[in-house]
Amino acid sequence: MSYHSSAPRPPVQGAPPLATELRARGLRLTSQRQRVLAAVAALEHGTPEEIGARLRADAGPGGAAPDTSTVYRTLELLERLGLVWHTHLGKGAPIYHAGQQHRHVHVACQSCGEISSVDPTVLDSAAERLAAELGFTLDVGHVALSGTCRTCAEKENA
Amino acid sequence: MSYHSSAPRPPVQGAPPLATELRARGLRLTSQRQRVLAAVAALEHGTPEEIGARLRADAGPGGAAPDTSTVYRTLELLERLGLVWHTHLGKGAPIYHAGQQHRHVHVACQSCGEISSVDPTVLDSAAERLAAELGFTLDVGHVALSGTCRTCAEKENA
DNA sequence: CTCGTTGCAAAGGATTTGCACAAGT
DNA sequence: ACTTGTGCAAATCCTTTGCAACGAG
Repeated sequence: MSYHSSAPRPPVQGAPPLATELRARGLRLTSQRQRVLAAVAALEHGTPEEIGARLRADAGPGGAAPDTSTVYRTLELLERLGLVWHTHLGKGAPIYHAGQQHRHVHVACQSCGEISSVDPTVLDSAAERLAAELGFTLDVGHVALSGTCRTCAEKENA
Repeated sequence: MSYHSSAPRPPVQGAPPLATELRARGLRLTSQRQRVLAAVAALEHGTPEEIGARLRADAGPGGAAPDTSTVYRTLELLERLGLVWHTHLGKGAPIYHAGQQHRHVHVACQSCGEISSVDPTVLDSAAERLAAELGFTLDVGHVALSGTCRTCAEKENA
């Protein structure tokens, strides 16, 4: 990938990684790309569909939002650039999130569908074991854990 | 490992859970249900599509395999009955496996798509932390971990 | 001006659904 | 016989693609 000079820089602006990454590859900075990235960041977690909806909302009545196909193409691009990340939870529902910072693990409740982000270190020991026993490199960013959240578990017990 | 299609004989032992579970709910034991369950068990891991293919293969040239829609409906039913289990790996690819045995965790390689089963205890510490910190009950059976297997990792380094 | 990009529309693949007929009990 | 199940086909959903017009560099 590219190089980072000094300390890991949090989500500060000033030199948007988007423009930089694009320019570095001879790609173009378009309003669509900026808007899609902004939408992904704004929604904590979003499916392509939800992202599209958000864009349509942001555009308002008069304005035009990026086309669905553009949303898909852009998400794919942004992911290649390392600016967004996606996970698969239930069925055909890829969840995108801005991944500029450190990765986090997603946990989804099967009952209510709520998604929480948890510290990636919860999987450290699992990753170690997989590496040691299988030579398997766990990709923490793509992992989605499912189960039942506290609230739903209590409901079921009631 | 094929059986003759003309002999509608439940290839199972004394008290097949399938028949029992069905009867207990006033549902019917059909050859399709038996065959779908057998196919899931035969394939270690299978998508609905693969299961359908297997059924077609088992049926042979002359015989008729259960319809695709029946496969879907049956998988859903079998899961409700607790006889099969499914996980989501990559995109819209639900993976079914017979759940009569003890649960195992699936690990899928993003490059070659190979799926391995690993000991569920790899997630024990993760499960404990999630329970302690969030009150979240991890459902080990539905978890699919993704990453890169040893073979593919070596290829990439080459 | 030159290509990378986008919008539109049509193509695809994977599930699901409505129904009339076949089949288990 | 009474109902549940199944096959078929059409309907959906979600995503991808082909192509001509558009716009960033």
